[in-house]
Amino acid sequence: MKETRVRFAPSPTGYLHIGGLRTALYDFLFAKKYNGKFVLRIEDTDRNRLVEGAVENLISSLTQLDLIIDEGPHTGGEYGPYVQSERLELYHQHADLLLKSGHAYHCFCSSETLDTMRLGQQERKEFVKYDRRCLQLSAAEVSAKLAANETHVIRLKMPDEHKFRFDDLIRGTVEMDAAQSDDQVIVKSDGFPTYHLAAVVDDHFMQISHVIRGEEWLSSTPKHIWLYQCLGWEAPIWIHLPLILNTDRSKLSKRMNDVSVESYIQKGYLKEALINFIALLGWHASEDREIYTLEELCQEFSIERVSKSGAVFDLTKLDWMNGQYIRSLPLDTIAERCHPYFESSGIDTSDHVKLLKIIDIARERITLLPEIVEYSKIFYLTKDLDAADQDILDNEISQTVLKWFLESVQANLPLDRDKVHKLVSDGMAALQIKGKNYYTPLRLALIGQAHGPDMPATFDILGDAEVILRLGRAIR
RNA sequence: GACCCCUUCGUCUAUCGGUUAGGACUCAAGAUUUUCAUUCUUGCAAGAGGGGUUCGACUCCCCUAGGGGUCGCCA
Repeated sequence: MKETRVRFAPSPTGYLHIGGLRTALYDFLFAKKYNGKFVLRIEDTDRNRLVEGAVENLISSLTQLDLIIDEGPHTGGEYGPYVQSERLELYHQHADLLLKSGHAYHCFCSSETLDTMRLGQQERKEFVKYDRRCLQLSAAEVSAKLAANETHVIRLKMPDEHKFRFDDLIRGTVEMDAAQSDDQVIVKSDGFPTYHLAAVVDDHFMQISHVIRGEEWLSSTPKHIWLYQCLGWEAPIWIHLPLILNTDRSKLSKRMNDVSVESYIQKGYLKEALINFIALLGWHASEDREIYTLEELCQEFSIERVSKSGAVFDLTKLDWMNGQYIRSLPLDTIAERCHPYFESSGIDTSDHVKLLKIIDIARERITLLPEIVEYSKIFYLTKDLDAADQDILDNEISQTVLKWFLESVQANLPLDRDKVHKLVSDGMAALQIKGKNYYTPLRLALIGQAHGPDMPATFDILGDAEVILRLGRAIR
């Protein structure tokens, strides 16, 4: 049995995008499931859209999310190079082969010529495709133009009458008429191949067994199949993934959504949540389960269970899932992930024990990582109360509570959670004050707001000295 | 417009001819909690429409409708 080899083949035009992540993830899961290889190939044949640093970005995003690449530009491998601009010779060889066998031809039409041709076809409500005027050129005319260095492209000559039928692992048998296929450009006037040629040549030589890509490629698959046929190669198994959608059900776009994976990480989504969430956009096991680690996904994933229809990218569920992971991952892990946010906040978190205690209570109250920093400020900083809260603090009942507590705390040092727990009920009994009247002044004095964690935790985190200080400060 | 793909709660989905159509998110109510949050319980909510096939269709077939994708010297 042939080795399972799949590739993720983005073009380096920016950052890893949510749709790309989903494709990469399914590639990865599929490869792992069958003990195969996950290959990264950079499709940089469009020289106009190159973005500097994009390759490094792609690799670092993938790596950060634990989608480990088996072969790629940074790792090398026996099927390299893994960057298309370094494989030009190979494409030219095969373009020549196609030219010689009559499956491809030179085209000297200018983009203006093509524009007017298409406009005309549109007006006449014809199918818009290249009208093959350059195919009429004689061999002599072609060589003359070539010799004169006229700019030209190479086009693939599609068969006139042919039914393309192929099997897609997700969609079953798909049929398309060759008449619907244009004579696609396979080599551009700058000498670079288009996607169609480059992908087919590379998938062949890199021995890709399954092509997993977005559904937007479905309609150009006949061209690719034809290329395999003309070159005498065996085509891979096709797998066209359903699209990820905007809320209006159009293809996910940055016009309507944040689509940069990196930016979700920056916002404080955990990689575990992002992976889990994305995995479930289009795939689901038969059991009622929502939470999966990457390892579990590798085990459970199956391409047969990928849905056919597109999935709306819905942040509310991602938020929920992120909360789940924030609460369930080890405390130390959460502390580590929060570190950069604390760093930039300027808060002194050198007391690691205190920090962990804070994170432990904060994690139950947030959905995004940076909110931990925001929440923790009640313990690290003091803030001025607004007038209404200050009034509450200043009233007689409040002052009674605070004074009682200050004295009792000082009489019971050092405090621990049990002692505080007892103190709270003792105070209630002694003062005959309860509920809001009792707790609100304490919270306002200690953390500057009316809502917060329970008293034992609050006292514990603040520490005896800080408790005394804050109580004292609140007493008139 | 042509071609192709798709169609179960608002969203992500389970169901592989027989179920009170299940779960999750959201929302609502309740319980726990001094409060906030967490957690738990309950509730609201779906097979696009029309024909077949069948004893029986969400499930199979056809038609219609709707949505999406593609139609580039972009991937």
